[in-house]
Amino acid sequence: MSSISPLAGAAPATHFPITTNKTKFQNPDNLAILIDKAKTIRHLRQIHAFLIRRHLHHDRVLNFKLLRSYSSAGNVKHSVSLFNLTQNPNVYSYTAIIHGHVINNLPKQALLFYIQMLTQEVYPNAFTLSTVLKASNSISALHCHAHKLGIQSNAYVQTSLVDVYSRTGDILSARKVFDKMPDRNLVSLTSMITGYIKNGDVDKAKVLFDMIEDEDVVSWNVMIGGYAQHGHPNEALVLFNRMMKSTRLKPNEATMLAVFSACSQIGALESGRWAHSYLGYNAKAINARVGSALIDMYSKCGSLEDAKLVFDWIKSKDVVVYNSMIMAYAIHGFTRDALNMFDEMSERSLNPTNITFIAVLNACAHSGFVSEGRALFNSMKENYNIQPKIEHYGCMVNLLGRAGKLDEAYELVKSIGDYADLVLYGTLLGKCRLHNNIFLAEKIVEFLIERGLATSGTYVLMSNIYAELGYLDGVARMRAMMKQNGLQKEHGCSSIEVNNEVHEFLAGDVKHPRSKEIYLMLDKMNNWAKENRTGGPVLHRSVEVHSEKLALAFGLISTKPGSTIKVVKNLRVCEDCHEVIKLISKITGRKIVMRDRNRFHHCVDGLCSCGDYW
DNA sequence: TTAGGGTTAG
Repeated sequence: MSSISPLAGAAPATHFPITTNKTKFQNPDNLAILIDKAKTIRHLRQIHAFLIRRHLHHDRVLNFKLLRSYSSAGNVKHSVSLFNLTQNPNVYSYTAIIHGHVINNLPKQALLFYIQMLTQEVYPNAFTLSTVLKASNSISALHCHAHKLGIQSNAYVQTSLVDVYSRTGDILSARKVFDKMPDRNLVSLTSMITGYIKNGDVDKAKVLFDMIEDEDVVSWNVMIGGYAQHGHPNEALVLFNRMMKSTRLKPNEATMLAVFSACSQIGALESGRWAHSYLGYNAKAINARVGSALIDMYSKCGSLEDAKLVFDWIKSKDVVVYNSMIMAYAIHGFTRDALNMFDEMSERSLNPTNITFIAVLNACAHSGFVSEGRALFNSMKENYNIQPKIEHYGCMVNLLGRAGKLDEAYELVKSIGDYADLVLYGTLLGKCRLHNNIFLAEKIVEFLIERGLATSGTYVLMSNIYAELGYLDGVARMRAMMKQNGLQKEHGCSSIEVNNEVHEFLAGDVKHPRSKEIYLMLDKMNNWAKENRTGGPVLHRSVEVHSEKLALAFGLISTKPGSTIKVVKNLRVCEDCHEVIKLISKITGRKIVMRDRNRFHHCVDGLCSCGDYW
């Protein structure tokens, strides 16, 4: 028997209390309890050794329990050894070994055991079906099995079907199963809600969520996380506040991860800090998941310092932690630090992922590190065996285009042929606008219109290029085309957090209670700008009431003199606003931190950290 | 014995 014993080399350090009371553990019932209690492989090995010594390892129940515990502890190999020793495995043993492979992310092997089970004429039951469903790509085949076996109405089977159908994007089939369920409970309802959220339909999810009566933390986490993941951070925080007021629900780590994500999107530093303290500032060790979310939150809320502090606290840093920190440096324009971090990762033998490359390429783009970026892009395939995705091409187009190498960027876009999408062309068009390359811009716009891909952004960019060069008929033509196609410009929206409250402004917004004072301050700001303007294009009057200026004006009248003002904008900051913000930082002596769609701008004494390169 | 939740991204 020793040949299959997984005990070889087991360290005898901390002993599980198996040796303390031998007579007590002669009883198989007590041993079964002991197996269930054991959490680590080492403890399981000790028990296993004991079973072998006492010739108890052929006991069906103990063997079965040990098999399951080994897989739960992450060692499915030991489970397989035990399974192979089982004579005439029954549906229990098969289900356990299939489950073991599923939870250890080995779906193929799980299915092989399922097939073996069928060929041995052992009939699957509801437990088996709900387990094997997770591992399968051919759900419909298994759905048929369920019918043949007469277990299609089992709640567990149905919940798994809902889960798997929606995870593969077949939300209609998921809903069909869900609607047929004779008794839906909290778990099946949550599963359906998750399905809608995974498919981006937050509204349908909310309808079901509101139907829940016996709510629990998981269903709330799904809904809060759903809002956070799909660009509704405010709704996520509103729901979280409701959760905090409830006496029955207590947020846990998963809740807080969603909250961090929501705060990072809004740029709500104070709320984010509060959420961090709720989870425990002084938690002995921050795990990688929480750590990554915190780094992301602090960096996107403007505090690179806090992001770095959190990074340093994390004991076991994985690649996601590094990715978050590299991205943090990137959006703040600290390109050197981002690249150093990338090197540090390699030194620690952590393999970069495709996301790592998005982060470093972004970092390069923000500072015009063209040759470094090119080298990294090439090394992806050559040194790391990572095929560049469309996102990486996007980063390269951004990097090359920003640096004025429009032709090279265009060649790169053309090189991927039909895979090039609107976003990629949109990025290139944005760079044409930056360098006023009307010829390439017209070529791209024509191409996009031909393929029916033109959006409001396409027309706005082209119109801006015409305006910049004084081609007013071109401007009019673009506006007309937009109108004809029923397109509306995406609205700029800026927010500012004052006293733990987030205030949002749209362009020309007059809905704020202190609107009168805000516009008085805005007049002052625009006058300062006019006095200091040195040429530049003729601007549309709407620029004077851009949302970022409104948020800044509110910041100036509602915060202490000398304190830092932080504004978050959903789109990229426009050139005029960028100039005005720099100027105001000089006139008022305030530090102004502005986060736009792409990155941070730290303005101090009339200068911006982006070096006007963004 | 079995079913629902979590971080990074142009």
